[in-house]
Amino acid sequence: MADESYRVQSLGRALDIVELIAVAGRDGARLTDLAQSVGISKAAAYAIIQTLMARGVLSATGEGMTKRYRLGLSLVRLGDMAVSSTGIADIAMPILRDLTQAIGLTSRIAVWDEEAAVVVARADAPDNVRFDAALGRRERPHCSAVGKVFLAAMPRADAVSILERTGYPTRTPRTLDTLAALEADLDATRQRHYGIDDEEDHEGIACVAAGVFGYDGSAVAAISVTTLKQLLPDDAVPALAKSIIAHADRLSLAMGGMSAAQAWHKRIHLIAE
Amino acid sequence: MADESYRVQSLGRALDIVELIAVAGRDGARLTDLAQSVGISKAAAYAIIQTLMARGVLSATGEGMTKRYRLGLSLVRLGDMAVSSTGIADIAMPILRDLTQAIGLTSRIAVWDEEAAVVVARADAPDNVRFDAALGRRERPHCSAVGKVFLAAMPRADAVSILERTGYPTRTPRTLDTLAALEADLDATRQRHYGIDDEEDHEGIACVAAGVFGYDGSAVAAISVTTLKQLLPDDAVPALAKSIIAHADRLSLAMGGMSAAQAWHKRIHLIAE
DNA sequence: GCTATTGTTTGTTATTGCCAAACAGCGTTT
DNA sequence: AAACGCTGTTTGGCAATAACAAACAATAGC
Repeated sequence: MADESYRVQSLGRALDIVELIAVAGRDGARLTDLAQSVGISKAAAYAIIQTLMARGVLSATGEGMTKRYRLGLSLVRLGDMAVSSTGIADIAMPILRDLTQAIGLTSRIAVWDEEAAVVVARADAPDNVRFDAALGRRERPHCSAVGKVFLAAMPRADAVSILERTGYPTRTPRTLDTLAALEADLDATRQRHYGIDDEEDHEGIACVAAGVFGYDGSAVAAISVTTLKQLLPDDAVPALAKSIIAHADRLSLAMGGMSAAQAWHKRIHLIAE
Repeated sequence: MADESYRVQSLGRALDIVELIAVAGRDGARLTDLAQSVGISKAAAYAIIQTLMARGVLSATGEGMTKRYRLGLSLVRLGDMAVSSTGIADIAMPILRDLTQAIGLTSRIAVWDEEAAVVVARADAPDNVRFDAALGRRERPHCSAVGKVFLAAMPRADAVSILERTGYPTRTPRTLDTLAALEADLDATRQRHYGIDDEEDHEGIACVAAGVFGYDGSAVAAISVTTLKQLLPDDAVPALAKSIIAHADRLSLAMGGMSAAQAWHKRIHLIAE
């Protein structure tokens, strides 16, 4: 457990404020509410906000009683640079666009971060229903196609440890909510070389994901496609998965990594030890 | 001028550190260097970094002497939400993609922020040279097509004030480096309804931009296309501009604003006062 | 093996960020 | 119209806290 010391109080509160303003979105947030939500005085919140505004992290509109604080545009650059620093999005974008064009569906790529899969880029299909495809979204490990790809690729003990730590809350009637069921699905994922979310996170939504692997066979990213379950009959999944895997392999090879077939083969035979 | 008081010191230093880590990019940054660059002790920098890591703003790789700090993935979500809070990117993306498909070139959309135009979204063309199309990039007002669209649309006194404040540094031999030349170009921009950057910011690079206008005729955004100057003969510019304006108008109308023709007409006749 | 780094701790000081309360400005109500 | 209630902004004063310097452990490179 991380020690609570060696932390900067005012900075933590500033991040609380930024987070609150983020969820406020377009409407913006007010100083008084922010101060109360964070649990500090108005004056303290005021000083923090002034500092953040001077650096472009926040912006304000309106005057007097109608003043509202919103996220600032310096975050756009930081977010983009955070994606770049993963080192995969730049190479992935053209491949993602190819995939989207080939199958006519929005595709996304996610990387693993601590205990969740984070979407770092997407290629939107022209006429596609826009689900919650927000960048930076953290996909739960146990009920997302990308999450299960990462879990299946890592050592079994690590996967179990993560599942026990984060839990596996029931999101829909189809969510796999026992460790046994999840482990069985991870086995199936390894066998078929791709991960599936069959309405396990959101009713009516299905996902298929394939891994992107490094030179040592570890999963460095996962490419996924999301669509309405009713538009994806069960017998259409293998063909879709084949296309996703082909594009994911292109990315793996472009980065000097293993193909999906190689990586899963290695992973399956490593489970013995 | 903003008062230097009512600011939080530690928070400012934290933002310095984030900024330094951002420019370090893929290589990452080291604690000792960061502390020295910011001008604080290692212990202070350490506490700040620990706080930022606990919140996902930073991430670390390596152990011991090879430890490197990079931007964290929570910034991805914040950056995306900052774009969303402008309220234009969501509506703009499909239109931007249409424009890119129609002309075969990467298109971008920028909003005005204080004294620069900030790129908040882009639609990449399949086989296009990738310039510095980074999201969040701040385009200088005096030597970018989008910047000049914003300047031309605002009251003359405001534009001059901004130009005097930011200056108009010479970037290439073609950069307009006198106030008279810039004002003449803003006049031309108003007349022709689109802005041009003819190798004024970067040699060999040309841009064309059109405004997106609100209900009151103010410029809320600008759509631009960037390409190599040698691929864009002078007599091809009007046709390209016409296409850009048509798509920008679609966006303006979708948001309940004025068309380019209406907005520029109003703007030109307002200059009298 | 040693040296020169690194990131991580530890106390100690006074700087600094916090609170409470008073202020000015605006919108709504009385 | 004049009182109210609500903003965001400012002010002093106190003490919590973020800063420093220095010692620590652990590693990479010679």
